[in-house]
Amino acid sequence: MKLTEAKQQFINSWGAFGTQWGINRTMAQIHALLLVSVNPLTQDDMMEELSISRGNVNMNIRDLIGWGLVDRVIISGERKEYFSAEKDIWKVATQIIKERKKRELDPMIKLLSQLENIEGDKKDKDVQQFTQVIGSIKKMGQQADKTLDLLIKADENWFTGSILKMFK
Amino acid sequence: MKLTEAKQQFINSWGAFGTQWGINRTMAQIHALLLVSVNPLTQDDMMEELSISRGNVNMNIRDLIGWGLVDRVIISGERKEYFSAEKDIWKVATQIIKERKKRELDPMIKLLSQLENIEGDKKDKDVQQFTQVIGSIKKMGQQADKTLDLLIKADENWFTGSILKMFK
DNA sequence: TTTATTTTTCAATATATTTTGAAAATTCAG
DNA sequence: CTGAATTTTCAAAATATATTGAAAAATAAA
Repeated sequence: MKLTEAKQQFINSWGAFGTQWGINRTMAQIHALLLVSVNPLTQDDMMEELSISRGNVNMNIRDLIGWGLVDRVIISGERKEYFSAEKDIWKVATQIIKERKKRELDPMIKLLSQLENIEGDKKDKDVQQFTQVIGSIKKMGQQADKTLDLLIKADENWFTGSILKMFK
Repeated sequence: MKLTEAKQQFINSWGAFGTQWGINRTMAQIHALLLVSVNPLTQDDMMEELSISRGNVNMNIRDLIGWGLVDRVIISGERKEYFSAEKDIWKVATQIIKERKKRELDPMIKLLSQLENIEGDKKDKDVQQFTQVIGSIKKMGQQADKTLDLLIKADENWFTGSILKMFK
């Protein structure tokens, strides 16, 4: 397979993969494009490569910066802004975990905590089951939260080294 | 907070949470409803509780069965079909992990393997970076695959017990 | 300043996804 | 079998999400 073809397939597949995980297809494609580009790109480069509009590139690039996956790069002597993606996949993964945890897991745990306190007969089967289900989801969420915090703090070698060994 | 109100809020929030993860809102709501229902429900029950159409209930219920999260229940003497959700949250989580792994992670790793073999100058910076990025994503994917396999096999006590202790 | 270049915004448009509801298929009691 | 009850299908409609593109804002060179 030729490089150009492979790049294109990676970009498309990464986009499709993203949508399955609630990530905007174009955002995933831009991320993929920057991952496989040696040099930083301008918004015009991305418009051209992906055949999308200026507004689309701009919004998604700013989202990616918000996720901490893409950086603005200043190239001296150049008027335009350039962008490049973090290439260390471990950092990419921990960054995504960090953000999703903050945006989704933490609020969910907060909500579940509120739902745990039900007024009414504690002997009522409905009340019992509800608090049991909510409580166990919350517990699992807190466990995930804790584990992910450790994962985020750990560096790649520590993880692939120590932990993986434990898993035989 | 009253039970009815809490249930409703849980169902709505679970639906919203689901959409962020690429899961159909109604599917997540049906799942939530079944999680907090003591007894199995019919399609009509769900139509009423969630104010949605028969077709919608039917399609999503069958999806949930396909995900292994909901079971058909036969109630003797009753003509209608009843449905109930697995209440053990650990089982729910492992089932979801199992399915997403099978449907998404495994195909992605397969694709990346194909993209690793690029014809052309191995000294070319573009080729080098591409294979490096693809290779590292694949590696991380394989690692996740391995770890999740162990997680799926492990039972809850083993996980919450041994593993969590290791994480202090 | 003024002006050319570049970035950002956002209402309008296009696309994708979900939902409806009625018809068709299936199931099962009589 | 027959027919009423129930489930399933799926084209059409509704809704939600993503994209465009041109105007406005911001930036920096002259």
